[in-house]
Amino acid sequence: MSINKHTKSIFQHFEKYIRLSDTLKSELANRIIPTTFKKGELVHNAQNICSKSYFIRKGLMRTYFIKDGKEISEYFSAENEWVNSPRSFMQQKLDIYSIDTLEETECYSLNVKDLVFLFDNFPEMERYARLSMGTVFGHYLERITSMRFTTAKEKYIHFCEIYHDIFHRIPLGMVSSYLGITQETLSRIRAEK
Amino acid sequence: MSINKHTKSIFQHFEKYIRLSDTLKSELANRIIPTTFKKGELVHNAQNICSKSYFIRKGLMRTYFIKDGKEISEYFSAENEWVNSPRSFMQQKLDIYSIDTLEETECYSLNVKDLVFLFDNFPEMERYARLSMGTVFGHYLERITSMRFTTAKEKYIHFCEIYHDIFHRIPLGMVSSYLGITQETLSRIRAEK
DNA sequence: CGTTAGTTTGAGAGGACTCAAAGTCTGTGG
DNA sequence: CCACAGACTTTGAGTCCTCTCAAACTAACG
Repeated sequence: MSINKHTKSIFQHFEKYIRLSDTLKSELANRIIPTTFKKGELVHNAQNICSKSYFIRKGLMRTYFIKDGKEISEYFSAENEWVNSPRSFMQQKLDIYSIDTLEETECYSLNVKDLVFLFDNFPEMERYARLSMGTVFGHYLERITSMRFTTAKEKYIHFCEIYHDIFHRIPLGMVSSYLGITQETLSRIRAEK
Repeated sequence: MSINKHTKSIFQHFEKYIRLSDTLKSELANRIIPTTFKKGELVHNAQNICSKSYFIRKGLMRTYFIKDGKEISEYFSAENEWVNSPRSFMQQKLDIYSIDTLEETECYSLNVKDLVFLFDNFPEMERYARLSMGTVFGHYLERITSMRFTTAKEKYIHFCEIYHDIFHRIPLGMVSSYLGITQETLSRIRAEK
């Protein structure tokens, strides 16, 4: 399979924020590596420092951590999003998050060293990072606001709105840990509607 | 009062992330405006688009929004932090957040247009923005994680850890809305310790 | 020194939790 | 293609935490 076919969706993503010169395009194409993960595969283990960021072309990933022996889902990521362990990747230190897939997932991987190279040589990549982080920032704010909704039902309804494209692809237990409620409670909420 | 005396703390802040050239220093100094707000003063009103970002030299601000007629505190900001209504400032659109002060607060203000000028002419400012946003990102993650703590007590303890420098400067009612619990519950938690 | 905002205390109701068990789905091997 | 094991989801009963509503108390400010 050719790189060209693959890089289209990720180039489109960049071009939402900056214009890509031909030079930058080829430097990017040389560095992003198409990768496929099977369903349920561990993409990043919290025991390691996160050295790669993945851009999802097709599929679904889940970032989670362990609390009191249980997996707590932090968020879910689908098509045309970057996934990594944010603090670990950005600051190259250990953090609590692991990442796995909920479906077979096709993505591009970009190594932190290559990303640094791009930042150092293409100021527009800095701009891209700043602007796209702004978008993600908005999602986080939304998330924090929604977590203050008092009842479990309100939280669930909001979850369905935010993740309306993918909420039916996520097992109940992962949704409940994401929302900070028990499986039983979520099951009852679903039943009553 | 001289700019030089004032700009020291903000320059130090920038230099945690990038080296400031003399040119950039003077361009910055020309654009950041020392401002003082009285206690309880409204710094930003959600009815307007946020056109300024404030860097706090001394004092305490609070970002909040209205839900069901009540003020809900979103977060608190103290010395050496930037404050604005994030989505409103970054995307120049309306958002729900207002900002006021809990103490008399001395800060520098920077207009969005001046910031854009700096981004357009100093690539290192893009880098600064990317890196400093990474720090804030970490705070947000921490916040989201802590909001999933189940009991009100756990939330309060975590709040005191995160805001240990300033938690005693914030009225109880604002803390409770920040934590998503009632005043009464928070009062009882404090009493039992 | 009085008015108002902010905090504490009390009683009762309800939502979400825990523990327990039954039911359902999914995928693998016979 | 069916049967079974393991994972996932639902249902039930009882308990506890936090909420609401109400009132008293305290601190701050003009």
